Amino acid sequence: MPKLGMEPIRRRQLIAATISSVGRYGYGETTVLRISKAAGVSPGIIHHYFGGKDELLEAAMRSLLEQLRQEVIGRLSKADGPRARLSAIVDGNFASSQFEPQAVAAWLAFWAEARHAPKLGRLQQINRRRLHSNLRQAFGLLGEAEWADRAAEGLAALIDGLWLHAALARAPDGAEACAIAHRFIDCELEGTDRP
Amino acid sequence: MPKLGMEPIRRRQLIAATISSVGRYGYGETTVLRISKAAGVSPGIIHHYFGGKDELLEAAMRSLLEQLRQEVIGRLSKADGPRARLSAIVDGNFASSQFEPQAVAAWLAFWAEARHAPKLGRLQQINRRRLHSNLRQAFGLLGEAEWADRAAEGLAALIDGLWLHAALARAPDGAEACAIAHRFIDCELEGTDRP
Amino acid sequence: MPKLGMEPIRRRQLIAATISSVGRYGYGETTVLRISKAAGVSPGIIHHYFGGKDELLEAAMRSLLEQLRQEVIGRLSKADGPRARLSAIVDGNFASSQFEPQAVAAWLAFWAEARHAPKLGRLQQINRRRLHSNLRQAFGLLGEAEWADRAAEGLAALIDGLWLHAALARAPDGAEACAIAHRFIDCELEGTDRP
Amino acid sequence: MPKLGMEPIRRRQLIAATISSVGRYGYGETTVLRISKAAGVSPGIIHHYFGGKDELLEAAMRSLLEQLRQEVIGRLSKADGPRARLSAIVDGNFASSQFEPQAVAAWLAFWAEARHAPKLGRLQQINRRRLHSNLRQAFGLLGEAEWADRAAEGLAALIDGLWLHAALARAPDGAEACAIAHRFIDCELEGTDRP
DNA sequence: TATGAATGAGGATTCATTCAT
DNA sequence: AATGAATGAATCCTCATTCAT
Repeated sequence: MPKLGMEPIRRRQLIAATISSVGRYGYGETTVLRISKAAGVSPGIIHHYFGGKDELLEAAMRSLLEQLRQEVIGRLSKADGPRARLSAIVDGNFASSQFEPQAVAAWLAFWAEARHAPKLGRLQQINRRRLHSNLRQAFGLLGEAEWADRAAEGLAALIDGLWLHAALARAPDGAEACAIAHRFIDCELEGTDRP
Repeated sequence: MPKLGMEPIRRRQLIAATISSVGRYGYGETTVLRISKAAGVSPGIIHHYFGGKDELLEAAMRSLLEQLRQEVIGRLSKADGPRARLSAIVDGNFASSQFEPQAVAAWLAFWAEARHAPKLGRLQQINRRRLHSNLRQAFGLLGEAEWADRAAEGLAALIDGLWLHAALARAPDGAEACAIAHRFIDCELEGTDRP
Repeated sequence: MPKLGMEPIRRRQLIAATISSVGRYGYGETTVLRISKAAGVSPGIIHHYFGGKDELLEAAMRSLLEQLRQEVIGRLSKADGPRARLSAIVDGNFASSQFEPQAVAAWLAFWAEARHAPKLGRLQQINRRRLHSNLRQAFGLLGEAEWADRAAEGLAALIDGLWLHAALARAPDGAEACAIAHRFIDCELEGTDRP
Repeated sequence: MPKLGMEPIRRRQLIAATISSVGRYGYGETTVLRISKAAGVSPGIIHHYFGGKDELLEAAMRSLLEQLRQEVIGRLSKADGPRARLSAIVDGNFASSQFEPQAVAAWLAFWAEARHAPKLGRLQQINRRRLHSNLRQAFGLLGEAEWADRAAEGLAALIDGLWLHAALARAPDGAEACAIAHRFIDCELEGTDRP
């Protein structure tokens, strides 16, 4: 007699186990056996629910991206004015759920892999474009288009850099990263008329 | 007597082939067969000259680091004054030799791997510390210690971020990255007394 | 549910195939491919059940030792008196199950290997000590301690020698080996008072 | 300008290195690289002087056999009477040159290999037959043919057994082995008329 | 739905052998 | 006579995937 409604539970278990393994052991050392053991299921089940290892990895990256998106749109919905929107984006990107050592390490692994796995590359592009578009829109309300574009470019790079920094330093410090990013924003806004 | 002095030649060939493969296909897809084919030699020769795949990969990362170091110290030796030193560091990091798509991609792969391979991690730490120390020293000549430290932190993160950005964007633009970094420096220096 | 309880079956198959291969082709020429083909399974299964080639070889030697032990203790349990115990030990060592050309050849290969593979060496030591202790105990009931010890030493060497002889002669003759060993025992007992 | 007369020197060096390696590391772990390093020459030279690894190993075993033969015939030439001849054979087999741990270990390795390498098998057969024929001849002068044959068989087995014992015990004791063998001879001779 | 037994392709590595010098 | 660079076949092992139950 088959247990009903197991699908969403199993999928979540497996995705969590995958992110954990990628974060802890790296992309190359993440095997289906390791994932299935961590999730407490048999290796065969992965193919039952995801079709294969690659699809599971894609789902895991998608899950990370979705979490990030939620952190950002949650803060954006409460933000009042363009400056607050910039803060919301920065804060969302360095939210605790995203800034745990393991999650950050997993991100780095997915980024590296995204260069060679088209599907992961697409996910990463979507994320990138969304960040850039959000930043440009907010900056656009504070200055002229060309300046806004370059400010967005700079801030996006800084956010990525702070994240990478955190991934490599093994001691991610969300608060300090936020502070640096905010200083950058202030710095950019100083030359403009609008506060 | 056999052909003598092949060792340095073979080592260079194999290291170049390794960087190329890591850049093009990723760390996980870089096999000894692929490397040896790219270098036009037999797979066995890798173990003859490097002892194993891991040692070759380490040598390749070391080679990338050394190239970067040369770009920076070459510019630093000609730099006059702290502001020029900062420029030298930024320019060195975005020098053409380091900013080619493949080299940047290889960097990203090595970074991701450095989290799990202790030897690579050590190399990466050395690089990180050198950059930070260079930046802090230069900023230190332009303002008080605490400010200099944070400025160095920020600029280091920005440099990494711009590089990561380049790695992911597939169209690295050294000039624009430089411009953003220089703007960041100017921005930081505005609040200080020394020009 | 998959086929259950295959583990003991597979383990026995693989151990038998290993002993056969070591006996027929020697230790150095015993490859996982050869073993797996002889057992009618794929090479990968060896690692599934034993973890690796070395562990399988160890299990095979352990199996040979256990067979020998059974032959001896089976006979010892029925033996009445010290002289009968000596006969039981000798007969057990030259029992048909142990004295087939292939088994004897495998023994020789394991012995040679035991000198350099610590795990095999340990197994071989245990066997050696057990034989010696059994012999010494039986001889001890028939004469003084010092004499018993030397008699045990001599008989143990003779048993090993007859076995080695058999291994090298390619035509092991258990009956004749037994006869020689029994003569040796009689010879040793002649000088003592107890019959 | 080629150095003349190097051949016998090189051959001896390489044979000694081979026996040493086989004794220390075992047959399977004896590689041409290891041998050539131990002999202080290049790997290629082995093929120059011996044609290949197998031929070198054969020459090494042949060298061990020849040494043993010399030990025995040297003693036999001085032996007076059949009983002295038996002692000469036993003593020759346990002579110090042959009873060093490494030499004994090498012997064991060659014996095991002789079962599968025809050339080594032939060498080993020659040795075996020579020993047996020597023993039978000596015993033949002390009793009837059938008894002599079985006594020779027994003593040959005992000699092999004591040797094997030594090889496995890692602490070869030539003197004690001799004592046991002599006791065996005395034991056999007790029933006969001639002392 | 879930298992885990089994496969077999592909990987790193070792090593006897060849050969130009 | 001697070197050591180079080869490539063979070995062990890992792992995604399949499938009968």
